[in-house]
Amino acid sequence: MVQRVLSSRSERLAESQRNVTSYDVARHAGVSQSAVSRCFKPGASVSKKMRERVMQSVQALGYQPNAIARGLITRRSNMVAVIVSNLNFYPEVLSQLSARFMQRGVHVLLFTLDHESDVARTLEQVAQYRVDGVLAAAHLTREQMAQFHQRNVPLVFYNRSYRDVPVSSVCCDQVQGERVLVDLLAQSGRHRSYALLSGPADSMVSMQRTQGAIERLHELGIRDLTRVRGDYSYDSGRRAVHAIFEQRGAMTDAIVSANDMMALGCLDELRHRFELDVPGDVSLVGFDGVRAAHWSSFDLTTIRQPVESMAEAAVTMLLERIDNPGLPAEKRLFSGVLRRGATLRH
Amino acid sequence: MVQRVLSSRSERLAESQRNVTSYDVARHAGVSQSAVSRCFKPGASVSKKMRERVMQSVQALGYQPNAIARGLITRRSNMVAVIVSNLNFYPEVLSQLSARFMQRGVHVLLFTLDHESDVARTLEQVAQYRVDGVLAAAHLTREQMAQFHQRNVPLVFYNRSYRDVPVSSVCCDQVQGERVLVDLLAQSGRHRSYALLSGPADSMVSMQRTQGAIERLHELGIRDLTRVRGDYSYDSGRRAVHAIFEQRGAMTDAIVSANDMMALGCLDELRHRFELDVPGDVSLVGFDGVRAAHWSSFDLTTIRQPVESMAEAAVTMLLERIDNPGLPAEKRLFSGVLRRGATLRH
DNA sequence: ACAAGAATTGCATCCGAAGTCAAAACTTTA
DNA sequence: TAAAGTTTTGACTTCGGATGCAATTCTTGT
Repeated sequence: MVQRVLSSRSERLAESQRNVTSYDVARHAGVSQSAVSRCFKPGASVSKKMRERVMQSVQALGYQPNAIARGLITRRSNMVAVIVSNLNFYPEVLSQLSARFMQRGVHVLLFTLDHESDVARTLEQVAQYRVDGVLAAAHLTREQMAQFHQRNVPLVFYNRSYRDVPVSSVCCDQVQGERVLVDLLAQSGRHRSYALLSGPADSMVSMQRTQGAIERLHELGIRDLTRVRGDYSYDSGRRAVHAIFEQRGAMTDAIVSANDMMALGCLDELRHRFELDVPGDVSLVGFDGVRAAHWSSFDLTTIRQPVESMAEAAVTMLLERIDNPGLPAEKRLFSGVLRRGATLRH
Repeated sequence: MVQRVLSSRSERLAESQRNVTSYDVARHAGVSQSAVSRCFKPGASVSKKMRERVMQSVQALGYQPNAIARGLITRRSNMVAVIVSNLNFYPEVLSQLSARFMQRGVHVLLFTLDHESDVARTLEQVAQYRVDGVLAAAHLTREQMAQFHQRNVPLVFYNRSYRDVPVSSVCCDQVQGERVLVDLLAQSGRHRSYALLSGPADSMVSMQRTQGAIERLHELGIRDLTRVRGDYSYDSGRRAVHAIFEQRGAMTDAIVSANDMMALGCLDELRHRFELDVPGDVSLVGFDGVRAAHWSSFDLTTIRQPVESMAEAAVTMLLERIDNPGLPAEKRLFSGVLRRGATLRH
């Protein structure tokens, strides 16, 4: 009977191609499993002789500790979830975040959301994987934030700040940045009519930028303002130029775009379809400081978000809160950096 | 004694803010833990009454099954590792892959590599997390591939094919694509001198593209060929134009760039610094079909990689091999799609 | 050489869900 | 209504590593 059991067990093991475990290493080295485990814990009480023996067996068998099993007992997966709403708009951010997490030995479980994805289901998955923390560059409802709070999972937002909710975030000061841009346009004293190109209606970033621009335009007593909306894409920027033209019956002097991509779309459409000169006929400003804004075809005047600093801050904040769950929520606001390009009439 | 133990246990539980487990649900519903577990397994033998009772307790307690614990016993983490060498060049690919994996209920553990990252250490991490499979858009050595093979972890490469190694991959036919482009340049009959702009020396994709171009140029009996090297970036494209000029002592008629980014750099430098006309003075082709290649400032002639099809193929191949480890390695080669832009003289 | 103290080591248990198997609870049939 | 068959259910074990605690070994000091 025992024979049978043993044989069936080893059969199972054979066919499932079991991985090497700490028990295998222990047996091979003639020590206990605890000893093996301790050899992988920095600062544990292990003699030099023991460590050598174990490591030799580890080498011989090609043992790799099972992070899943470790996570179960330590209640620490060493993984964070990074939730990104639309990857295409955030390649640089994600790349920064990922690099910085990896450097600190934290692994990134990536969740991307698009318009047709089920956010609730996605967050369920996030919860089931018992990630140590969540970095969200996407919109969550208050309930969803509360869920994480209840489950004691630190949460840090990237570029979205929820006023009145005690949740951590790292943001670029959209309002101030936009005010700087509007001031710059106004200073030249050469613009009579303005057009404001917003992003998607549900984008918090777009709302803040738009608000900053309107606020400042208003303060400066500027009346002639056309407002259109895009979806942050280059193509929607091109379309926006037509929308502006139709709405006013003529082209405007200055366009304030809620992001660089749309600004580039405007720029191309103005130059190549309308055959207008930028900045001769129309001035144009963007926001973000994407790579392409620097290209010599464009040389866009824009506000660069300090992505490196922001990513570093976000990663640090999240990891701090994982190590010390007691830390209070904190909102960090970075100023954008003005980039003076050649899309502004002087 | 028992008292003491119990009390210290509950203390620990209290301070660590334990998550709700299947035992808690079982106790609350007055059933066994097995029953709870079964309620989460599709197609398990559970009566309607039981399922209702359990689900009610699940709701009441806010239970979420622990994917880590499940992974330990089932030996299936439901995670795949996606290894990307430089995220900036692959935003669209990653976004496609991620979306398709998520749609199939598979989670993505993201690993990004840059020039200074320790590949060996990274792969160790991949192994420790017991991912069900690996999708690599990065270079691995044969030994590293062998490691995965030994550990029975399916591996699929994206856009790198290793001749003579039985490993699965999904690629775009770089050689053929480049030949098509060269043919197109040659057909016009207006180009006397060619310049070939390669990518980084260690990039397999660049090597294949370069090889395809040289091969075809040679077949067509084209002698006047200048060769320079870039790093795939826009800036290196700009610099390349100067390098070409210096090397020849004059500008060339046609530039074949190993990717779109560099081609755009060339284009801008030719037009704005050299004040040359493209395609009037110089023809230019790229490779990839990135978004910006379509922008009206550029309208680049290029070969578009069918990213959607390739991502779908890669995801499918990997998941098939996870479900059925016996499947043999397979290499799938997709043809690029010619995009006729306006950077080619007729 | 021996007791006291410090450093190591191993035993036993735990983390949380899944699966095996036999017992229990229903159905069906005669 | 009892026997036979079917479906549900629960007790128990397992996955693989971490850790508290007791047992053991190694240092010291005298």
